[in-house]
Amino acid sequence: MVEHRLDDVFQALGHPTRRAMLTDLAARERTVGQLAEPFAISFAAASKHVKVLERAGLLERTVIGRTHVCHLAPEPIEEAYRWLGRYERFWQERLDALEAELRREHDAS
Amino acid sequence: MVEHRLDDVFQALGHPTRRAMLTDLAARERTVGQLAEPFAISFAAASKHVKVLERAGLLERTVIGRTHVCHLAPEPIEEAYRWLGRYERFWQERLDALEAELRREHDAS
DNA sequence: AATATCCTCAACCAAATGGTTGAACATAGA
DNA sequence: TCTATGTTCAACCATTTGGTTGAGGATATT
Repeated sequence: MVEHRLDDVFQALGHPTRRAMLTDLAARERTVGQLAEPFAISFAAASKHVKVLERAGLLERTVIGRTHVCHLAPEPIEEAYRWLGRYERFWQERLDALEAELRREHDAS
Repeated sequence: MVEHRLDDVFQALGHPTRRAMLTDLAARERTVGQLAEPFAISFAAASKHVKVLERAGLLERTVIGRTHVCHLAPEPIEEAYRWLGRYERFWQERLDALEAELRREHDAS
């Protein structure tokens, strides 16, 4: 079931440290150490975050010698994006309606 | 900070029951009881899920007498969608590059 | 007024999460 | 071979999460 992975993906995205790591990885490949560096947490804690991202399929790891090089993986975020996209249309309609209403109220005043 | 809300939004999306509730709400307004009905959990548990969605701003509640009518709220999912959109572009480029490379390899063989 | 309905709250529980520290492992460099 | 480096693992801790049950509040219904 595809739905199962969405649990992991959205949950992984639900922590600012992990989102920052993804942002970092969007620019270039990063070792676990490099990913950990910006944060005031222990190396082991950062390593756990990396593992969460990996379990969600958002990140893939290539072990080169003693360093682990990480890069983004495309599929799961695509899934999440498409899931949200189903609602995006709905919400866009609502936003348009809201905007129109506010405009009406403003014009009436 | 906008980032703070994204924590709540993604975390709220990270549970299948809550995503199913949102799917339900996309079709029409629902009372808490109606939202709870499809799930084999206690009413109180469902009520907690609703509260999580509400805290994330994904759902708004209108109390009418003793019933609480819920509807989707547009803004936070828009935020999440846009956040993912930044990476969607990135990943799409990667996918395109990958596809192009595969095509090249195929043509060369 | 009595009762049924819709929902929240409080207390509790087990499991997951996010953090720590210390040890261990594998590899690179002296 | 010895040591330094990059990373994981294990044990532990506090907090959060997702569930339960039982009680209670507010509103409809009779």
